[in-house]
Amino acid sequence: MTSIFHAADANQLLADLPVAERDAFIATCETVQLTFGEVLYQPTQQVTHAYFPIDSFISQIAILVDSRLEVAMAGREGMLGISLVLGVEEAPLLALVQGEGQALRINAANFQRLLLSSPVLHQRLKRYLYVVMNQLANSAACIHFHRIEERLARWLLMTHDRAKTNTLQLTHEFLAMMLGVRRAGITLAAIALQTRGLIRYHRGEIIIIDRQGLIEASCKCYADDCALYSKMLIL
Amino acid sequence: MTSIFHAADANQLLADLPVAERDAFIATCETVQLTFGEVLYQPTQQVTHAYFPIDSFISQIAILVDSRLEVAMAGREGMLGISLVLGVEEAPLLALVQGEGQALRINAANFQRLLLSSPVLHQRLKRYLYVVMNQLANSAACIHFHRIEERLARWLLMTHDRAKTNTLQLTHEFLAMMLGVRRAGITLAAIALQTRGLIRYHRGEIIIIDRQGLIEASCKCYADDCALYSKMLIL
DNA sequence: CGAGTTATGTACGCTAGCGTGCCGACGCTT
DNA sequence: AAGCGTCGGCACGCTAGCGTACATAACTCG
Repeated sequence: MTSIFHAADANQLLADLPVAERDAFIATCETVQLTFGEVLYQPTQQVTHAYFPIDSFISQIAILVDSRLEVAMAGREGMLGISLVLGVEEAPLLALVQGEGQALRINAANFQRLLLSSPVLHQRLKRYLYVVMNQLANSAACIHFHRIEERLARWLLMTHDRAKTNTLQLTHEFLAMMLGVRRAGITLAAIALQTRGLIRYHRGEIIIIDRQGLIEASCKCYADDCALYSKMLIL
Repeated sequence: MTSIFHAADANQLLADLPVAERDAFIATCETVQLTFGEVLYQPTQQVTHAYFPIDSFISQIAILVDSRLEVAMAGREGMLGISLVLGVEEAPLLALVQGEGQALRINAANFQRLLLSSPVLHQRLKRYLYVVMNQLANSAACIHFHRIEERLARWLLMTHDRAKTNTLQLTHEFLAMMLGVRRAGITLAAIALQTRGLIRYHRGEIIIIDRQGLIEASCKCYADDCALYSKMLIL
């Protein structure tokens, strides 16, 4: 296990807890390595653990009969298994590891017990839950109204925030699944962003060149999401 | 104020509470009359009250810069002001009264105090919150993938469940705003549903003729929503 | 009754994105 | 070095839905 100090700092939801609560919490967690493509939850299945990503990140995907759509993403700023905060041990969404790395993992029963003994953590996670709900609601509108190009820019920014590098391992195929569009649609949008000098890409690798430009190319939803998170969860 | 018995029975979230908790809760509420078009919350504004609709129902609408989209609906099966359950006194969405009628209203401070003293209610509302989150996530996908006609059918069913009558007061204009599409788009979808003998309509009034047929015409999202609600909140 | 307002029908050209399929290029494996 | 699987560019015709605009038709109010 990594040092407590390091691990504590590594997840934003845990970082600013009172030392005693934080250490108690982290002592109950184990550090796990998540690998690309790993499925942490299947919808309607039982949630046995909550995850607090350190340097990994995870897409949460709604599944209709035959279509899939990413509706939320969790990295070191968030957590997985929020339904446990509501006392529900069922996963609503498919959780797919999109960025490899480590995460703190805690079993459901311990997690729920610790929530009761740590009001500060509990409150903080409820606020996070509020943020996520908001993002879900706004995402619905964003996905409906905004163009692929804007949505792609937003998505790259969200991923960039959670990965530590400018180089993202992503195929057009994968992006198409995330955004719920055709692969060819992604190709066109990617060409547009590359032509504008905002990204560069090549065979399963996308490099963020001009982050500020990407923000301008994305819909306001990106900035709104960030603003809400800061408002609710940054001290 | 209506009789406690009547009022208790009238909102599904409160109906099955232990008698003592229920009566304590309802005694703290006032019954208010909501009128069509009334705005209960503006996004980012402070939430001063929670509402438990009795025979009214309310649309919750996400607002982007220049577009609006209904993302959730609350009637006697639900509540408004769920963010208070999370200890957040801010409204994320525009809450617009869409069906006139009564609701129980409770002030935010009292509500939060009573939550602490009524674990059963608290748990029940957390489960409701889980259901709403799920609906938000699925709605995002539904809105993205499904046709106007299917979505319209679904929306009419949801409204029909919350209104008590087969006759709904709705203009195409209003429906267009709810679904985030053109008025003309609604007209076409409505014509299709009418031609199939599922609804009949005329100048601001839509009559549900064949509920079962509407269910078949709607996307599965309607049935899924209902199933989840039952699973989580019907004893 | 007549004027104004509101709700619905319809039509026009337009655009984003779809489904599909094909090709070439890259890079890994052997 | 050859072969194969993966990735991305591109092109085809097609559809849903857009923005707009205009015409009825139905109610409302004076």
